[in-house]
Amino acid sequence: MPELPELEILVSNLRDRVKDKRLGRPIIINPRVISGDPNLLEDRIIKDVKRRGKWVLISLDKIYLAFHLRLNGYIFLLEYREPDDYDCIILPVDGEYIHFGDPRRLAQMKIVNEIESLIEELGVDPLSQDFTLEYLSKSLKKKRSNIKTFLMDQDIISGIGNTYADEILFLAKINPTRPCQSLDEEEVKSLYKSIKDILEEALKLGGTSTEEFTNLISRDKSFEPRVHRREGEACPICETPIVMIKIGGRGTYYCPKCQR
DNA sequence: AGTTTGACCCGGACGC
DNA sequence: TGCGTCCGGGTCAAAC
Repeated sequence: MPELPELEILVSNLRDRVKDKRLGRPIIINPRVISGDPNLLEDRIIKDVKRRGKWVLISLDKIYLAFHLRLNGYIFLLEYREPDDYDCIILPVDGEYIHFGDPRRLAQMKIVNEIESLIEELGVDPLSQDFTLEYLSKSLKKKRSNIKTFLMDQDIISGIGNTYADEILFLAKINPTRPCQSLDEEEVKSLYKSIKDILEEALKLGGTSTEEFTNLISRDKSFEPRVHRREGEACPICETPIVMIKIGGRGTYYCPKCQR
């Protein structure tokens, strides 16, 4: 399940490969994940490829094409191969083909006229200049929920999912069940730094190696989660066994000693 | 209005 | 082996 770092790399590499190229006639296999009219894509030039939160956003002439991979979606850029069982649409790009699909059909592809309709509710990008300590601090004061849920709220900060939320809280030494408003000034600073540090580290390392969801990330190394999905394993700092609890229905991993 | 829960979906893990 | 059941995960809608 790709989050901000993985998508950032995917987008950057996809841009290098398809910018200024022309889309051919789309091969539609499963329209269920598509909203808007995919036939509008034919013959449009790809002007740019960007990321907005976890969205992959392709600017065309006058219209936009957007992908969200959710949990199991994928984007491959390949020479032609027969559609497989999970492909939803194949977009020809100048002799190559973007295969977009999802075995569980939760991923989405949208064709929109205005970018605003897609992104207006998204919160600030944690890697952008707009993400300041003050913004984080003010947002925390407004929220009544726990800190884990806060980090995953795309309307406040866009791009953090379950994996990096756990990793950020571990680095910041903050217990995931803590109410947002209970964090003191030092903890907010620590959280702010941890958000940036974890995301930047993951970006540098080519993201977390999960199930293959793209061929647009080549990695010789990868980000290794310290606590996420490591229930029962020793905490890398104090060797206390990592604990798993549910927060908002999501598996949440933390060290009960380091994160009080 | 803010927060929590359920639906969406289906492969894979697990149990019988 | 094979069938049935249950879980997970991000996001949105519905319920609280």
